[in-house]
Amino acid sequence: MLEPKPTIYVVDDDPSVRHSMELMLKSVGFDVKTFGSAQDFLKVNLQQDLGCLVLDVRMPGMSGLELQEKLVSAKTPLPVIFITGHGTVPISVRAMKAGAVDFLQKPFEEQDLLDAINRAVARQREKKSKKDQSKELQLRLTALTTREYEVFSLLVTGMANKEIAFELGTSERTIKAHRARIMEKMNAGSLADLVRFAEQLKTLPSDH
Amino acid sequence: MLEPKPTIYVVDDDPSVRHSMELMLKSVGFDVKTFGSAQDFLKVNLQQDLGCLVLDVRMPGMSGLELQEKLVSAKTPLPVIFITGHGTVPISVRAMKAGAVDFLQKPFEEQDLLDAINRAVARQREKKSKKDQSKELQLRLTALTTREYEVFSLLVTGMANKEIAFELGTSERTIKAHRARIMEKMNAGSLADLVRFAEQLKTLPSDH
DNA sequence: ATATCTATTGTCCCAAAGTACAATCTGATT
DNA sequence: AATCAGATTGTACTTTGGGACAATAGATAT
Repeated sequence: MLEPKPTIYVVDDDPSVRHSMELMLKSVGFDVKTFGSAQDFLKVNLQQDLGCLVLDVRMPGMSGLELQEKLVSAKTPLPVIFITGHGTVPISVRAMKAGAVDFLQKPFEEQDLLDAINRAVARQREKKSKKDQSKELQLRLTALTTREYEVFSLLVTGMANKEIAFELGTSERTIKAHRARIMEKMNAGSLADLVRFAEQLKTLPSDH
Repeated sequence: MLEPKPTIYVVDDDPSVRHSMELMLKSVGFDVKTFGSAQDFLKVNLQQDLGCLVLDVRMPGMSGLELQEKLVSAKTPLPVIFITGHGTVPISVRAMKAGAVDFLQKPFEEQDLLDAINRAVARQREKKSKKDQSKELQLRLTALTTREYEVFSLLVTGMANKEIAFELGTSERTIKAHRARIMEKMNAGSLADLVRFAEQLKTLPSDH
């Protein structure tokens, strides 16, 4: 548990479960927010928070699995841990295939839940840091004009100024001008940096 | 099902299951090899093959889960699909956490198994192609002499010849010589290529 | 309409990279 | 001892990359 205190979102329709879970998790230093239904949780879903979701499988209204699938398709990066009283193999497998960190049956060892939460938070933290990096690069990328982006794309393939100029039907001198601005805007100290940026960005979509 | 016909390894202690599974899978175009025990399978474990492992959970001797964990810790890239008659939630969760592609309970729909196998093979194929690429790069990398590797490492950080020369206590001219040999040996057409190679290799270990 | 942004291009000059031709030195192998 | 690979360095020349200083033209914003 370092700097940013992780927030554990507990979604369970049983008030006594919410209460005991909240006490237990707060006692070990987590921020805890509880919800009585999936719908209630969705109203306040702050997806940028560090933390994870502890989710009851069977609830009136939207089930835990449905909520999970909703989150997955919304690309919400919040890891999910399931808690259930009456789980079945197909349900647990479905949850795990959808990316759940763990699937615990009541009654469970307190420590098992804490372990799962720590795994979830670690996973979350890593994904978040990678995403933040890429976000930062994306920002810089959008600072490029359309033309600069074109030059950027060719540049990182290893083409020389002269070749890029030919490709874009302009002069080498123009490419030099763009190139200088690209290096500045992307905050790159060398072509090597630029190539690395491009590689990192490759995994994500882009516009322009 | 493209060029390389995937091989499905079926491990089950029940001969009739092995037989029917073999017939079924062969009828849809897979190569099938069956084994009566985890130990038998381990004797012939060809980890470079394209395919996957269909594994019974409960077997005399080594259980399916144990075999899976053995394979995981041996970094064998063979995806695993579990089949079981009497599964429990904790067992299925453990299997999925260890990376199983699916966990099916008998009786299952034939199509469910085929779907799982196709997912497994797709996953395997992707991993393999990435690994093969890196392997190829590793090969080229080992063709570099110790000194060349040093220069390579600094080069891809974006350092200029002059800086590298200072860092290694030699002359700029020497770096140029090494650099030329590096580009040739690594089969790189540009510095950008070299940087990309280095990025790809980063994910794997190296020696030198 | 004036100001600003973007794209474009020019010349001059310097720094860096790439190449050709050559040579020296050392450790390891034969 | 002789040979070979690897590391090193030199000179000289060409090609590229980058910076300085400057300017033109179209599009958009105020």
